[in-house]
Amino acid sequence: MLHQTERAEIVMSSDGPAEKSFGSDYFAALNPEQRAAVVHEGSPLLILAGAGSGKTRVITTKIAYLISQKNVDPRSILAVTFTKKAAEEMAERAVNLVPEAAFAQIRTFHSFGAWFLRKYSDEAGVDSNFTVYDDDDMVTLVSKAVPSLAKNQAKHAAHVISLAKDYCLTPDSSRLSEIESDPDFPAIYTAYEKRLRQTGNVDFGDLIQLPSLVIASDERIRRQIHYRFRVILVDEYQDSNVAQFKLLQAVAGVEDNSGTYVCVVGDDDQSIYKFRGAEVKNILTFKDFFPGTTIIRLEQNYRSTAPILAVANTVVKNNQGRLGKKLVSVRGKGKQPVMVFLPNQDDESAFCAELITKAHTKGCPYNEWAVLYRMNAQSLGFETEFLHRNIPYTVVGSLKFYEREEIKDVLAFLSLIANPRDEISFRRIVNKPARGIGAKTQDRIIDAAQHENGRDGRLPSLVECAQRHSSSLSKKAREGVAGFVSLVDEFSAFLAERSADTTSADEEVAPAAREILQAAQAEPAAGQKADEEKLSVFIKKIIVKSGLLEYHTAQDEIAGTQRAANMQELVNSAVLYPCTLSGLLDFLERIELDHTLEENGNTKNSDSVTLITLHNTKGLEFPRVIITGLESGVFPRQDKTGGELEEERRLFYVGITRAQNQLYITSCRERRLYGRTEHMLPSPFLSELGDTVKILGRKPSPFRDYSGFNDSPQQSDDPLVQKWCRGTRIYHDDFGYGQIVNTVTKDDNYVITVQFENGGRKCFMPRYQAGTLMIVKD
DNA sequence: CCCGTCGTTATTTTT
DNA sequence: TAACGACGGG
Repeated sequence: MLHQTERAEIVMSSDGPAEKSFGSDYFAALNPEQRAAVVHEGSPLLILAGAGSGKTRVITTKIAYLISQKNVDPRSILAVTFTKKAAEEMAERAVNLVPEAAFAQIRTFHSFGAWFLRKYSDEAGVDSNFTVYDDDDMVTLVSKAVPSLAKNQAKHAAHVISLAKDYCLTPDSSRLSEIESDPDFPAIYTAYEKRLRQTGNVDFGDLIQLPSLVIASDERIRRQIHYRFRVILVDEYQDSNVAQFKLLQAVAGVEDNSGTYVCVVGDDDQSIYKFRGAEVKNILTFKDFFPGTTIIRLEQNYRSTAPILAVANTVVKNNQGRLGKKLVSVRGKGKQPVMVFLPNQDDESAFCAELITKAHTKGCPYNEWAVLYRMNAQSLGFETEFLHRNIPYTVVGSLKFYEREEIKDVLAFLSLIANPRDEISFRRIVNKPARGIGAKTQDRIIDAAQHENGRDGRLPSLVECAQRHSSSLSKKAREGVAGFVSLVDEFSAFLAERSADTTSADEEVAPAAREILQAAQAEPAAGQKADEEKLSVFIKKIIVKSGLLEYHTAQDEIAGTQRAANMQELVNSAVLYPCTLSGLLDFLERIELDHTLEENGNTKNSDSVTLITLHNTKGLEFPRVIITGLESGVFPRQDKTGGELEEERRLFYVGITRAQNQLYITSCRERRLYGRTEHMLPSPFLSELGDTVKILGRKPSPFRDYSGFNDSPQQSDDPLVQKWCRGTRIYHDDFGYGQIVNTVTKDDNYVITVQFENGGRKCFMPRYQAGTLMIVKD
């Protein structure tokens, strides 16, 4: 699925004979701007890198250049990205250029935060064996901290808490009101934080927020960090949030005159994660916070043909407040992109299927194609159609392997062994399979633990606490607790014993690089590991002895699910980890910080069409791309205020710039949405395409209102449908003014639904309403 | 404690 | 439409 990019990148990085020495061949492969970015020094650097302009190559070459030409200690280089995939790719390519790059810290933001927090856990007030709570765990914890909240209230509160952390707002911040008007929110946030700190664990926001707070308040650590990191490189900088910006500032130490070199790479036109707290502002105002910033623009695009870039440029220029940049195609001429209007989504799927099939008969492999859509639900139609026509496809991102119940159960067991204060994991598995320890008993144990008040206000081990208090429980619960305690103890003891003599020599090699090193040298050794030394064997024992395997196998038989097999897959994924406490922590952290399933060999090699949301395409490229569902309300999702519309437009821009050779855009006049068939208006973005696209299909009537397509002859099968279309303002003799909000054809009768300004909603058949209903012209 | 039924609710989501 | 959560009965 994602291998296209990889394959292309690998080819790029291994061309030229300069594998060993960092010769002039490397520079020959770069254009003048790229070269300038690589050798730049002496001031902060902002690289504005357009889509497909070779930014990863610039960063990796820069790392290699610093190490081999400037004698920079690789351990003093910190390179951060947003995804694990990007980190791995960067590490791989840098190591290919210069092997010592394996000692550079090439990590995701969150993985860097985790590294920091384990190193300085005492100062940060967390357990050094912490695990990371995901969004679901946050909701559970909010519910426990503030029991009066209903489930959806807790959900909302948890969401706002993570947003608060994205903006680096603590519970006592007066600015919380800017993101949540509920006056109770600060109290909820406070209660949540207290409860979270009691467990010793962290949430995602903490991985960023806590390090920056620690660096700001602890001078000793601040000095250590500034001494350690002399070069900081940030990729995808346009998607950094306030907390990440603060962390960057803290680590860079501009105000302390640390002399650390900072280089960020980003593209303001590709900022698509505002809803997750990303701030384009970070890129627009970078030079204000890093005085003397040099700006280098990379505008030569190596990915797409000129006609595709023409579409991209013409769309994105409609956004205000950009730094301004125009992509120029290195590749030049190509096929003109095509805009296709279709009657409905079934025709849309069929159209895509036919395009792909036709190309396939001419020798085009399926994996050259990607079908892009705004929301995951849209994939279903394509899946049905492709299945029907025997077109192989891979849906990217909808697999929620680690969100499956059985997987979360196993992970909870492992997390509890790592950190026995973990309230959420304790609750999750203490009564699974049923041991007679219901919610009430669980509450009693947690209450008791809170009263015991462990070190630093943290809870004591919940397993030990349960045992201490078992005498006060019912007989059934007592037996259950005894069984559970001995189960956990057995595995904890086993792990502790095996961990006693291990050292953490690997600590200085970032995980992304570690995997490369392992793959390069230690493959056979890993395979020959004794069973007892493999974490996978340990986990397998756990799922058997805990009864989880039996429990879920029983579920499989009832519901025909694959739970046992899924658990086995989780076991398999631990095969390369050592059976030690630090091996367990590594394993858990890898999963917590990257929910995407490890690509196994056959998906990588299979020839299939990629079905993917627009968001998920960031950083990818495909020879042929179809962007679907260009309808108002679907994409852009709602006609919202300017800022949000601009973000949708950037998303469109990202989609367009994924295409290398061919681009298709589709729009339907009708779509089934939430069980209803709705008439759709074309996306407002389509009116911005001008003559950069070739148009196929009959343009829908409302399209006459958009500039750029006025030349098309109007056709319609029914004048009523043309006249009484969705969005039209009307006046009714009895009910007053209103707007057509929906239209349906039922038994040959065209029926419209009108929302009146007086609040009422009525259906009419226009053919019988000539007297009382009229269209208002404005 | 488990199972059925009814009602509600639908984005995007690197970590 | 469909999928999931809340609730009540066995």
